[in-house]
Amino acid sequence: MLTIGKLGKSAHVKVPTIRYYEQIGLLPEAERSSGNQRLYGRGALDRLSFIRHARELGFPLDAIRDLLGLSDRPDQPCDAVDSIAKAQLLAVEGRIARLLTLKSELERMVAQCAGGRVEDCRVIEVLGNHAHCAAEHGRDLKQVSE
Amino acid sequence: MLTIGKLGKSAHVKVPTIRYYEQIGLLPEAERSSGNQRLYGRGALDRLSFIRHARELGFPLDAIRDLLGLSDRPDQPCDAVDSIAKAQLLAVEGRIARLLTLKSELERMVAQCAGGRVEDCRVIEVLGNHAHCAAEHGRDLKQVSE
DNA sequence: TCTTAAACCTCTAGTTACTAGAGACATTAT
DNA sequence: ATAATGTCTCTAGTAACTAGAGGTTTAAGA
Repeated sequence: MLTIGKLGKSAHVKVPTIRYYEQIGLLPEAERSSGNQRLYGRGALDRLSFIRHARELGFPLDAIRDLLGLSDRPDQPCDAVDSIAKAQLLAVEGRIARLLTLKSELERMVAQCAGGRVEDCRVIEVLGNHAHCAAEHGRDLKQVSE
Repeated sequence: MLTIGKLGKSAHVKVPTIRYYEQIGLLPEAERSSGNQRLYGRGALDRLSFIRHARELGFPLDAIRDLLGLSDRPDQPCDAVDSIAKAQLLAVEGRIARLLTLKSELERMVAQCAGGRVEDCRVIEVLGNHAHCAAEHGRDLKQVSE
């Protein structure tokens, strides 16, 4: 049986994060020692590693919750799993495309800032110039998870 | 003079977002009509467009606050502006690299899921398999803004 | 066996950048 | 005059954690 600290170390997940996952129901409530400390078996390590790896791949917790649910029913066809992964792939591709545009705009900005005064700094100018945002009109600004 | 709604439309920023920017001090407190509604002039539109564009380029609000501060002092050298933009560029490049790795892993996963059972689904297996995460050990899982 | 340091516990609140909703007042158009 | 729309303030919610306070348990060393 592992304590929460060892579990965290094994899975490379911080202790408060594990408690948080338990709190939101991603991990089942842990057994407790006589002194009320959490104790974990092998299953918990697998599950937590799964979560961590999926998070690294950018899956949001909701998707991970679904995946975990599916992996508990191994006799089902795996279409659902597949489509979750595909959605994630699509999201990732979108983010890459956007970041590439962004990168070139930043490069242009930096290249043109030749150590002058703020007065004629291209960075400030580019950011202030509304004409530049033609292509991305409708897009909102909400943060997207990586 | 523009009402908050017109301003929002012109700058492509939602009304509550404008109020939020005022609240956190990114925009100065607006003039008010006799009936206490916010009124904005040309300057506000410029400033808000600047913010929106910078947000689109992935600058966090803190960086934008700095940039705005700098653009208010146009006689300074623009090293600071430049370094904010450079830092942003670096961050963006890092995110792109990471997302590309991620993308190929997801592609591999999806390609191998050939409509079988969850039981032998590669997606689930890859996510569960700890051996895959060799390269990215120390990395934490915190969300990163786009 | 005693002590003390490290690890654990719960709980609350903070983070980022907004978004949503309630209930009330203002403005504009018919 | 009235109805529709727009605006006001305020609170609370989102994702996915992180940080801190204040207290208990456990493991190791003397």
